[in-house]
Amino acid sequence: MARPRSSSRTVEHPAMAEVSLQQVLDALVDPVRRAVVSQLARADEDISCGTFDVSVSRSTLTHHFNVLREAGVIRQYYVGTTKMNTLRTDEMEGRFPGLLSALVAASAPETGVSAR
Amino acid sequence: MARPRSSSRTVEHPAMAEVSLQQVLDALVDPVRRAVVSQLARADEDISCGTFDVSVSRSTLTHHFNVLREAGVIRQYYVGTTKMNTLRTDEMEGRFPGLLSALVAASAPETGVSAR
DNA sequence: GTCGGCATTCGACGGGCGTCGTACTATGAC
DNA sequence: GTCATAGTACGACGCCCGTCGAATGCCGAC
Repeated sequence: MARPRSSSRTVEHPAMAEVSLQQVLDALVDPVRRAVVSQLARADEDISCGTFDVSVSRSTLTHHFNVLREAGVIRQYYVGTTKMNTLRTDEMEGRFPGLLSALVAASAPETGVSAR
Repeated sequence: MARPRSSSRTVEHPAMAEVSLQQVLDALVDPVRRAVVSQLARADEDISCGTFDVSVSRSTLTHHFNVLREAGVIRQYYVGTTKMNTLRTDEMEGRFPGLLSALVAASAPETGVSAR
């Protein structure tokens, strides 16, 4: 029991073997998307789409999430009307070892984690 | 002695501290430029501009080299009329640890190194 | 049922970048 | 000197992608 109510809409995710390096780089070259990834990497819990700190419109944000998901970078699932997001850290590590972690590490200083 | 004759034209290179992650990613997201980097990573010696195995025109190739150099990824120097290229591997490792190596490793399968 | 909030879809717009050909410069061989 | 070769500079073209607003769909609360 304790079924996670609202198994409503499901989201399609690519198998890791399917995603190409080009896709991942195309996804991570955009600063907005990299900001999303950074915030996910630093978060303790999954984050809903609407609570990200980015300066684009809702529709643009949806677009970015699609790109990230289709590149295998994030996993998404619905909880009620809100959509939650997680990094597919381990899977990415298996597919492209060291890539995502290096990128997150390199992004960290940019997002103001450095001196505080 | 044994001065490498023709210290003629010199090339400007950015200091590593100057290059941004965005620059590096912009540089490495292009498949042609990544092919250049891969070939450099696999080469035992420095390679002249004209001997790369890419399918773009000479002028386009020049453009790609400029982008890579300005992103701090490669170092260039003239030898006579030919221009040689090297990866700034160690410096990049210092600036963005693990990034370039992860990328080269991920690119390797694409460039046909896998089964031979 | 109605309402409100969260996210998506669609079409349109604009800018940036990869591409090319041509003209040009610079070096080395002769 | 002439010539050939290596690479550069410049301008033009086309396409892809990030951006937005408005309209729509979906779900939960009431």
